[in-house]
Amino acid sequence: MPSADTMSKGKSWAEQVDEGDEGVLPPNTEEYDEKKGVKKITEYKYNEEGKIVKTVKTYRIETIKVSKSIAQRKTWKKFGAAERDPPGPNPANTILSEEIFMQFVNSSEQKQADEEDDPLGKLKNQKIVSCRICKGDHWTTKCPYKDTLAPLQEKLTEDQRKPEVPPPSTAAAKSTGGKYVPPSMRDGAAKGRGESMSSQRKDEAATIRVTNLSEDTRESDLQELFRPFGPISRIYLAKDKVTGQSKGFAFINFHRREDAARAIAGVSGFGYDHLILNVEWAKPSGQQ
DNA sequence: GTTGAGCGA
Repeated sequence: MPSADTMSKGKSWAEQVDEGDEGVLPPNTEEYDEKKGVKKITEYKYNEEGKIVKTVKTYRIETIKVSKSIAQRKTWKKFGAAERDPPGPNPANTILSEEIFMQFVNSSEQKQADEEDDPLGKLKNQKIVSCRICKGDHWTTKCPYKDTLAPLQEKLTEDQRKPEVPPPSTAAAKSTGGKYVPPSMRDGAAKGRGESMSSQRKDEAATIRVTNLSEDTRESDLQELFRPFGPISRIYLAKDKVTGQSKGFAFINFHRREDAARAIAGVSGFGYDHLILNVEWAKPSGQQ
């Protein structure tokens, strides 16, 4: 924070210059207050009009703990335009700005301290994800009620937005607002269905994982292989996104868990192509 | 041995 002022003792520097003192520049001084960690540099020079200007610059010398490898950089040789500069920062092109506080996300020490100081903050951190549908502790897209509750909520807000709409004449449209609504969620049918479900979606309980597939197995092959055990709702064959190359495993969703169980018993150890298939229950992906 | 892909708040 350099500041310039003129000498206040007696006559001003300008006056002294006028009186013919030109050429006598007081020596520059540099003092360091170790207690305050402040370095003060006083400089005298002529400005464009040939007048002497006193400049006082104060620097706060900060002691910052840095790792050895970073401290090492201080010993690097200066180069380019600064090649001949003396060691340390050059006040002509280096300033100290205001303090900047950094938060190190990966510091385990810091994290621990935070959690100890502020158990509330810890809780807050964990509750970053809140479902927009049921306020649960998961992403909205993972909500077990997203197929039942969400359409109902949509319908509600829609009704609020345009309450002036005259009621449609047909009986079917009367209760649904003109949109198709599956029977399972018409007028109170939603009750008693959502409650019995745990946090998992129904079909996810019937997912099996098939591994040790030969890389030329296709989804249709899996379809044929598992269809005898019962209706399949979804098949996913893991492939490389770029090359399309099969990764050698797949997920099969059955409608019924018991079908999936029979599929495991029936296909596990089954020789398919030149390999022996391995079939197990699939663990849910992600952090559900 | 090998557990998906995507979207955020």
